[in-house]
Amino acid sequence: MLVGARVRQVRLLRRDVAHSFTCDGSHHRTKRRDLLLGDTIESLTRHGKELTINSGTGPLICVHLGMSGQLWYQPSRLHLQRRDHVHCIWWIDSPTISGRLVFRDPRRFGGLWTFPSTKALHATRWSRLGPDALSIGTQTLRRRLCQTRRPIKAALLDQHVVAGIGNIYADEILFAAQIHPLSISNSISTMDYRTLAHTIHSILRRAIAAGGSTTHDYIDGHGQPGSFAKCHQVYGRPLQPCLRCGQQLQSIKVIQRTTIVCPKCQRIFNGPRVRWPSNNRTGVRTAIDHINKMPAK
DNA sequence: ATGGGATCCTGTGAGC
DNA sequence: TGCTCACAGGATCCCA
Repeated sequence: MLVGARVRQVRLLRRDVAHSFTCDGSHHRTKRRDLLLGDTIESLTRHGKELTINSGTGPLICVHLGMSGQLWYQPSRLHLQRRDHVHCIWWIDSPTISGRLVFRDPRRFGGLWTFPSTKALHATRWSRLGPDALSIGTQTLRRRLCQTRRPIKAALLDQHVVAGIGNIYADEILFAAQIHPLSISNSISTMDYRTLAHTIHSILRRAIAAGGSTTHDYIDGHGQPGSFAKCHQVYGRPLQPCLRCGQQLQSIKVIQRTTIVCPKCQRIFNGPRVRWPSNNRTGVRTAIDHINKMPAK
């Protein structure tokens, strides 16, 4: 719908959600031109959790939805759906559509970043991201996970390692791959890196096909909730029976993120000897010891 | 190198 | 009914 449409008007209601950069990476006050006023949208791209709206002449907007962000197209014949926490509105027209694109983000963990070119976007922002999760290959994934001894869930959530996996999908992926989230990244077997890569692709594709996971208020570009939460095997099911083996699912914390795990069918890979924490000179503990010391929820 | 805690912010639900 | 508190899809910083 957006590709080929012209941006007739832009209104930025909250300045602090937008960040504008020049070619040399310096920061400046966002102008409506930076938000593509008068431009025609030529294409949309995505890398990990970030998407871009690209004009034909070069400038582009990078959008991150954070935890509560929404990017919502509303036909102009409708009254604006929900005015609260709307931070930016684009009025767009094409031969086939006429309406508004609305950026709404109650918690403001998301935002808009504008760049004069794709090159500037990569130099300032996307070069820091790892390969996209949907297309990462087994060998690349293995190479990147082998560079760290963090718990595998911490590595999967790190956008510099692989881009596009959040808390819900990390839990679903590790359950499907039968790998415990506290497994040491560089300790899982070669076969399991292959399983993990395939599982990442499979879960994300299925989630996208279902329109995403709406657990609270997520909506897609048409204002519709996603239905993948109905398919969650572990996320949102603490203390309920594992759908694979019947064991009660545990809720633990991994890097301060709620993590749901089946203690029976998710194997822990912790290598021969694990130093944990790494700055503990006297104590050498296994990841299992670490779990045993965690408070039960 | 890594985890923990704090921080940014609002909405929701539980418990009292 | 109204109050407080904990927690929620993310990401970054500082400190130990």
